[in-house]
Amino acid sequence: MAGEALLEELRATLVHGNPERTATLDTTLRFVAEHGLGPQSLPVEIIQLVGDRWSALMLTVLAAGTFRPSELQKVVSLLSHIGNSNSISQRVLTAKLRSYERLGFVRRTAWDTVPPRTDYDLTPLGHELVKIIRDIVLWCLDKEDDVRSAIQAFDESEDE
Amino acid sequence: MAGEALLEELRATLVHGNPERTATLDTTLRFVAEHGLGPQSLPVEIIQLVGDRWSALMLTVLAAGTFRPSELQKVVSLLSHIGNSNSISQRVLTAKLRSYERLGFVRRTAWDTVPPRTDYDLTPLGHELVKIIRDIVLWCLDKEDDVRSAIQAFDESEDE
DNA sequence: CCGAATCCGACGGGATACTG
DNA sequence: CAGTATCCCGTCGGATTCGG
Repeated sequence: MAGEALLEELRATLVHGNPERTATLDTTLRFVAEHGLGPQSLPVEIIQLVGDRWSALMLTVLAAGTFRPSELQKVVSLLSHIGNSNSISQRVLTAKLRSYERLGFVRRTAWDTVPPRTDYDLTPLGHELVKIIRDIVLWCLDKEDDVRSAIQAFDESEDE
Repeated sequence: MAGEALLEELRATLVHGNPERTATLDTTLRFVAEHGLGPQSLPVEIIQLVGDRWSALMLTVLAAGTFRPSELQKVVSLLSHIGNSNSISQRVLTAKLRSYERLGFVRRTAWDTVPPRTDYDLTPLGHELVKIIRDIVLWCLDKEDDVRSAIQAFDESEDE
């Protein structure tokens, strides 16, 4: 692959002013070069898809079962009001659902009835994703105190 | 807390047209209501901070050691070119670094020299975060085939 | 070399109205 | 009720310039 020459260039650049950089740097760069964590890579695209205002909440709720869009909107909106946040708009809700569906995280089931009815639920892949999200959330909650004190210290040292 | 009346309202709404929803739904809603996954919550703010174009790459590289901004910019930009992406601008780089620093994920060390020199490296908390990011990335890579075929199937059924 | 300031295009996300 | 289209605004992110 094209990475070898690149890694050599990086090595030359970085060791220049800091000769003691060697092993761990090399393995890390190699990891990134092989897997490609650039903005276009699939991992980053997935992270971006989930890293927005509503996805953590939406997907976590969806993990509880099957929902119609109007139900989901109401549940998500009510739950977000706990934190004094606004409601999710229908526009954003359907857009996110379609994104999840495209990547295979949710399944869409539509009936030809009047009035129309559509159900959304997670695929097995989606359930795996939610499991990861829950791990992240739990870690964040576990570190909440550390982060908050860091924020406070930073902000205080700013407006001195 | 205010959650109890809210949960009752949600229960009434959701069971309405679907009486078999009970246990798992309730525990999930309770989890979300207690931890608050709304847009203002700390977990979601952290997820948003990391869920952008460059954070996965930047933080992974930073896990390899100490970097000066110019070094970091060059490394990140070169590595992103593997995926034919653009370079990260200095503006975004420093902004992201400050965000990370504010939440306690990176440490900034500045010298009073001419020309100036500043070093950035991860805090222990930052290293934990990178570990989580690496788990996500590895999961995404593991599921890459599934996701890509889902995307293909979705896109084909669109432009029928 | 560090990084703040400015300008600008692109996108996310909210409100509303409209079709089936 | 599901879904789309339109309008609008705030933020993200890139390019460039300037000061320390």
